[in-house]
Amino acid sequence: MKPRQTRQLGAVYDVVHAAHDHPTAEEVHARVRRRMPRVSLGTVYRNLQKLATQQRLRVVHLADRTARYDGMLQEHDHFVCERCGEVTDLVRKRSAPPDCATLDRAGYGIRAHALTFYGTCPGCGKAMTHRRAPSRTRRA
Amino acid sequence: MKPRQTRQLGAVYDVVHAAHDHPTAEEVHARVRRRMPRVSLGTVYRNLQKLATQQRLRVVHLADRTARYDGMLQEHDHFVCERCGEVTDLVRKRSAPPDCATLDRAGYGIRAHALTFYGTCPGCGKAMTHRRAPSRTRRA
DNA sequence: CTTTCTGCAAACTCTTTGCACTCGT
DNA sequence: ACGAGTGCAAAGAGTTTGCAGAAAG
Repeated sequence: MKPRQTRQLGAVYDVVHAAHDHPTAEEVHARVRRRMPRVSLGTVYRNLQKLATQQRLRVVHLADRTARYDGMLQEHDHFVCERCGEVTDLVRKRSAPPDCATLDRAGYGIRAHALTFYGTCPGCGKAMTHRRAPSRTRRA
Repeated sequence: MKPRQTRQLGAVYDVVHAAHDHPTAEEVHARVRRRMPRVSLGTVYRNLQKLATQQRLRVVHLADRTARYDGMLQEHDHFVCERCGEVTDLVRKRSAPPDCATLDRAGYGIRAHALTFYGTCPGCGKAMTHRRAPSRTRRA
């Protein structure tokens, strides 16, 4: 099970990392096709999944059921414009997450925000026997 | 277009508001069926959509492409356990969002968190004064 | 050469929709 | 009775997968 460096994989990686607009899989496919017209959508999906597993890109589920792909790997948040549909990266200053007041001052009209944490709940954390308490919590 | 109070609509509403586990549409369907075996999944979807439009419930897109339905209407956040899959509501204190340190103290092991804002971007805010539904912008 | 990856198309999952009929009002 | 709502089934949209052949190592 030795991974191979294929042209398709490289192209998908390049497209996602060159993009700043959080493209969907179909958008990535279209862009890859500009240079490599025969790539299939299935291959693009397989490579996106592989890169996500390797932490070489991020999958974001924002407002609908369509996954979007993000080459920015550092911790950051998102702004979704409900009017034009654009997704903006909000780079997070150390231990100072973006807040409504700051964004408002920058010209954004915030209607709502959703904060979701991922990890292990108290019950599952207790059940972990062969591990010490999870002290390696990633912070803002 | 005068809305009607049907048995199915009421049942869907009741199920979502009685649930605390953020059920998917199929789960809502199964629960409604326990009392009303002939309701169709399509009707459940239609009523969930209607209730969401009326702001009588909330649709949340957490980790995958399956929508989950939440009867809790006040501003709050979510914790998704990556081990057992459970989704917990985190009630938000006035303009003091839950932070990693607090959750850690409560026994949660935070691996990552995602913060997403919804509203109008500076460009759109300038351009218009009235709100519009998010457009399905197709971009290549 | 061997094994992974690709292209294609079909399958799958989640959600929406057209149609004839039902049931609130 | 009128028309919004329902059940059913089929269509859509997004994503995954099986397979034969291509190509990376």
